[in-house]
Amino acid sequence: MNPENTKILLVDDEPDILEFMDYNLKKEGYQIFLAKNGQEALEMAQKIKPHLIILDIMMPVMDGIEACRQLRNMTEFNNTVVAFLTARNEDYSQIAGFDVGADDYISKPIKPRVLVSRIKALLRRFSANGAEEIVRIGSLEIDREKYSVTKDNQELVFPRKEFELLSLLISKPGKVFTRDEIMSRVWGDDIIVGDRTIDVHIRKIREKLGDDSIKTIKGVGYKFDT
Amino acid sequence: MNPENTKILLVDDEPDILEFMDYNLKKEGYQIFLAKNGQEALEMAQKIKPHLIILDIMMPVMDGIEACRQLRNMTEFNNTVVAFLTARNEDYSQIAGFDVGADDYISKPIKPRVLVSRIKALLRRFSANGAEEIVRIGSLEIDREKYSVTKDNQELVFPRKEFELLSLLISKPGKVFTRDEIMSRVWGDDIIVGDRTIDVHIRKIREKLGDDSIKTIKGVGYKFDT
DNA sequence: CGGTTTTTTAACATTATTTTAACTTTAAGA
DNA sequence: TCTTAAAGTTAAAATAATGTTAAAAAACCG
Repeated sequence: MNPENTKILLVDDEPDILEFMDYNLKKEGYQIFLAKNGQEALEMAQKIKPHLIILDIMMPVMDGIEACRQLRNMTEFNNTVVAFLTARNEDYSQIAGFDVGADDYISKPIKPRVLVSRIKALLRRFSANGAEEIVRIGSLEIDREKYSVTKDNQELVFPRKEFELLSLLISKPGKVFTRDEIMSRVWGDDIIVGDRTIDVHIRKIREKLGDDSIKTIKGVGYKFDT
Repeated sequence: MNPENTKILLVDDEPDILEFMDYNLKKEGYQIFLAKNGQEALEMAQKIKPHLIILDIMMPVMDGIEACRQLRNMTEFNNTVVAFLTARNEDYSQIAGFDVGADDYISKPIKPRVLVSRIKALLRRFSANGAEEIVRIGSLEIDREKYSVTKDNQELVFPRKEFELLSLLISKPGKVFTRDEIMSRVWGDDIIVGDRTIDVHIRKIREKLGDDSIKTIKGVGYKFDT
C-alpha cells in the first residue's frame, strides 16, 4: 500500500520522541497521528483506524501493554499492526512473555533511516498475509478490509457497529457469544452503554440479512447459524 | 461456567482495595475469598482451590511475585488463573522480568465496570482453551460452546437452566448428583427456589430426550446413565 | 457550522423461561 | 402392607430476557 494511504498512530509520553518520529515518517508520506498515552491512543485508534500503531511501553494514564491488550480484544483491530517502543536495555523477551499480541519491538534510541526501514518492513510483512480478509458462509460474503457485506451478490450496507457485531458472530459460526463477550469485543471494556443497545443492533442486522441466521439463546447470548 | 461456581481469591494488603473488589465481584455472583498477603493467599488457595487469583504485587510477609512463583510450582494450581494487580505507574519491565507465570495483570486504580469485564474476559480466555467443549455419549452430543444438544443428529432445544442441568449430569456419567449439589451448581448458593423446581426441569429434559437415561435415586439425587 | 448518518436511549410490548402450587404417584422401610 | 417422605405431574403465574419503536444524542462530513 502507498504511504499516502497508510495511517500510523504514534504513542509516547515524551514529546521529543513523538516529534522525532512524526517528522521522519511524515517525510516518507505516511499519515501520522499522535497520542501521549494509552488512553488517548485507544480513543484515537477508534476514530482513525490506523494500519500501524507504535506504542511506548511506559506511559502515564495507561501504559502500552494495557493499551495493546485492549486493542487486541476488539475485533476491529484484528489486523492492525502493533509495535512496542522500548528502551534499549529493557528485557523484551520477558515483556513479550505477557503475550498481549504485539507484532514487533522497536528499541530507542533509533536512527531516522533505521526507523523508516523498520516501519516499511513491518507494513510489508503484515500487509502480505493480512490480505485474505474475506469470509464466506453460504451466500453471505463479508470482507473485513472493505467493510462490505454481500448477500446473493447484493451489497448490503452495515455501519460500523453493526458490521463489527456481525463480523464477530460470523468469526465462529455456531458459537454462542454472550452479551458480555459482545460488549467487550465490539464496544470495548471501558465503554458503558445501555441494555438494549445490543438488541437494537441485532435487530437491524437481522432486518438487513432478511433471514433468521442470527439465533437468540435466551439468557445466554446470540449465535450465527444457518 | 457460572459466576456462582467460580471462586476468586483476592489478595491485597490494603483493606480498601480488597473491599472494593470484593463488593464489585460479589455483585456479579462470584464466590469471593480474601487474603492480605502472599502467605495467607497460599494457605487459602490450598483450602478453597480458586479458579482465579488476583495478587497485589507489593505486600508484606510475602509479596505477590513470590506467592505466584510458589503457586506455579504446585501442580494442583496448574490451571488456576493468576493475575497481578499493579499500580498504574509501576515499572513493567521490572515486574515482567520476574516472569513467574502470571496470566495477566490489572492496573489500579480501576473502574468497577472495567474490573468486572476484565475478570470475565480472563476467565473466558482461560476456560475456553483447556476444557473440551463437546461431549458425546452414545447418540447424544452436547456442545457447550454452541449451546446445542443433538440426539441422533436431531437438534434439541434446551433453555438455559435445562441445558445447564443436563450438562452437569452428563459431565460425569454415572455419578449421582444430590439435589443440594444440583442446586448449588446450577442455581448458585444464594438463590432459593422451591422443592419441585428441579423435578420440573428434570421432567422436561426427560421428555425431550425421550428415554430413561436420567435415573432417579430416591432420597439421594439424579444421575445420567445409559 | 448545518445536514446527514449512525448510535444510543427509553418506554413499552412480547415472549420464552422459570417457578410455584396443588395434586398424584412411587418406593422404601417399619 | 401401610406409612410416609420423596419424587412426578400439570397448568397456570411470575419473572426475566429480549424485541420493537421512535426519538434523542453523537459522530461524521463537507
